Amino acid sequence: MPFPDHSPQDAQEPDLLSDLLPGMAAPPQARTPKQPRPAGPQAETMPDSTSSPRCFVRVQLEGSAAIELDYSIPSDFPGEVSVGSRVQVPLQKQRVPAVVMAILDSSPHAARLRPVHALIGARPMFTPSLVKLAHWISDYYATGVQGVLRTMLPQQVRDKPGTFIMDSHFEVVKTPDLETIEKLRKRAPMQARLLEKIISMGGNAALSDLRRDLPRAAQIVPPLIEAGWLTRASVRVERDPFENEQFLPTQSLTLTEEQETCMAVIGTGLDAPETAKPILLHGVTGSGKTEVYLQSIARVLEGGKTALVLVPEISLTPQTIERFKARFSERKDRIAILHSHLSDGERHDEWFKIHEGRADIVIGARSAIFAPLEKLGIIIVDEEHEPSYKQEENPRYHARDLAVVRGKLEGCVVVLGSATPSLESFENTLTGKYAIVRMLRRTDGKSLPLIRVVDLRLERRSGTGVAAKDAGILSMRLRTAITSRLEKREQTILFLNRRGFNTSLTCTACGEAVVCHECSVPMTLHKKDNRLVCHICGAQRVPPKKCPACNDPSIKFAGFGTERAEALVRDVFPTARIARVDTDTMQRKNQLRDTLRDFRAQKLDILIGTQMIAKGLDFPNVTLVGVLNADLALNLPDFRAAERTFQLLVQVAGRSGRGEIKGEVFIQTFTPHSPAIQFARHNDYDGYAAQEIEHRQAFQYPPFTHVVLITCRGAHQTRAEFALQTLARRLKQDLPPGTIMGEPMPSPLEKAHGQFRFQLLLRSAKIRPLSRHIFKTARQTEMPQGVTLVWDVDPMHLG
DNA sequence: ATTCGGACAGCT
DNA sequence: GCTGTCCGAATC
Repeated sequence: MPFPDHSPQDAQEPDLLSDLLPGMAAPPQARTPKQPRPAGPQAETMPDSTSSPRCFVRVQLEGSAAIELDYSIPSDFPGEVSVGSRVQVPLQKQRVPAVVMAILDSSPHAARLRPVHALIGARPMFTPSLVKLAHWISDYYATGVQGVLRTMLPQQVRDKPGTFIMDSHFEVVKTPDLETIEKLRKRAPMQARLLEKIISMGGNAALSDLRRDLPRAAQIVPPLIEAGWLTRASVRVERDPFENEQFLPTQSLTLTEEQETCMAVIGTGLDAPETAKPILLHGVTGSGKTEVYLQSIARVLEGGKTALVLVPEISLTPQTIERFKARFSERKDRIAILHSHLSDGERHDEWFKIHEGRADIVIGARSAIFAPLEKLGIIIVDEEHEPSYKQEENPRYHARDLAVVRGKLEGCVVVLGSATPSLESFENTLTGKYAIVRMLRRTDGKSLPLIRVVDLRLERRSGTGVAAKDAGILSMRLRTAITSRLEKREQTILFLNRRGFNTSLTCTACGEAVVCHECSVPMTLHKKDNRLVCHICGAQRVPPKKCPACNDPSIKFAGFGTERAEALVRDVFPTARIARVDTDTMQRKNQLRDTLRDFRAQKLDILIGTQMIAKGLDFPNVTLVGVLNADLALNLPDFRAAERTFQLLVQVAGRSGRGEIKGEVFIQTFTPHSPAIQFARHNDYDGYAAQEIEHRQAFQYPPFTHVVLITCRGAHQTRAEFALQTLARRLKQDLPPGTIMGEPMPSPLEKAHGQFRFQLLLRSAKIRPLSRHIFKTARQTEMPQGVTLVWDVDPMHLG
């Protein structure tokens, strides 16, 4: 039985963990070609190098070149330099920012080292754990530490650390009597008004507040201070993104039996965090995962430690934050929020709030995994299966995996929560690397909605005339169901899958897509040369004229456009109030929020949308959910296609019937027998996971291997293709044993943004040797002009 | 990213 | 032999 080295566990292997300690073997990109420059025999006996230990630092330059250089620290250096400190160092004629990666007591270049110029910031900007994490990321994802460090600090913090908005506070130190006020009023009416105003506000006031009534307050104040009525103090203003929100305090809820069990397991972990395994919390929608999170955090805070909560960007709504602020209302100012919609100033302030120890709960999206919290007691990753935890730019990290690694480094508990855990995490519970707890009942005792699978093959056959053509979009059964909701004034959500490219060859008679024999993944049609290509191994075939499964000649492309679906729904239900939600229609800021608000207020009858609306939303009046095209996602050339479909369907089912009325879900499909659909229909996660794991193992897909996707893109088609072929040839030469390497081929999306894309897929049970090999080979292979090379370790999408 | 310095061309 | 320019290598 193969024993995979899934990413997070790597950190648990003692030998690999030792890599993380300072002074580790430099990661590949940091392997500075240090010529042992004959450093004169007396260099070793120079007073500086021997007299006092710990007087050298090895730093990583931030801008410029990705190299490590050594500097000395003068004995009279002001401030304390430690690992993770940001410093200004001299570099030839310049002064550049750098990060201290190690403190040394000797250096190969001791004789000719220049001194560190200055510290940036009073305390180290990176905690020791974050520095170790940076090394881990650099090695695992085959990317420069420099870029990792850059990603770890918000840009505003890097460029303008400590630039806070200042406000003035005025305090009345001498209260004038009425007579004096009257005199002042005659001589300087504005001054009198201001002074009275401050007195009426309780004797002290902030300039920003005074400006509301007296815009010119700043100009009026100086003479008042001069006369000794007021004093001024400068105060730092937090740019609080939730300044105007109100929070009603909530109490801990009584836990269900399942929740109690779950708390007990987490509690055991919290009692012995150093040895605790990560905990996978498999909790169905409505089972009360958040309450478990809240109570776990409460325990952590009681112990004087801090908590980090990661949620998918899309769920980081005011409602989510409100739940936390309401529960911890007495310390709600000690909650920091990090997400992509903060203004630069807000992000800067939230970061410093954490950095200066003024926050003990951090809630954030993907990048919040780098929050500079100390004394971490727990890291919670909600909806751990969400692909949005994967960063799609360098460094291409997966925040859930980093959570596990960071948890190990910090010696804290990690909880991964999901209603549909990723196979990676679930497999880890089977091998005993993670613990698992389940919450399979809803706290409200409601049962799941009725799930009906609509066989579009039958619909198509039984339909007549125009209806038959459109039956593949909106089946008669679904139409009837929508009609009855419109009559009852209940609401409907219709899902489409946007990620479906119209490129798989599917039989409309039996529903089968043409699949690669070696890889069991639908093949992609490349029209230009009329070939079917497998996007795992690169194998090519001539498209068949008849369906290989049932011999029916009605084989054709699957898929239809979202616009067409919307048009059809409007056509069929001309009086219904309909809105479509996808990236095209939601260009304007707040448009999504407004549309959802209208829907909640029942100003809309039918909402048509992509997965955007599948997550974390809760509409009590929705009693019908239709999945228009469950197959599109299934037929993607991706081994995760079935997993995605299963997750989507289970999640969608959880969306329906959250109110008083029992909900109904219609899943339209050409392949009603496919496991993802059948197991989702019966809400059988274990059954689904078991068969999917078997499949992944048989074909050596994750979690039994790691995948690396290499892409070359450029405006010149042949140049990009040739560049990738050259790289592939070189990679092949010294390939680590056990690596499965495909052939270079066009990406499923052959051309994007005016650039042609070619890709190559590699798989290996051991990722590090492969990562290092790719990093090294890529560095030695020069790309032609205009060709960009990208590699992605553990990609979430195969193209 | 800048800066340094070796190689080489062109000129006196 | 001197100066200027280009390009790869080093920057501590």
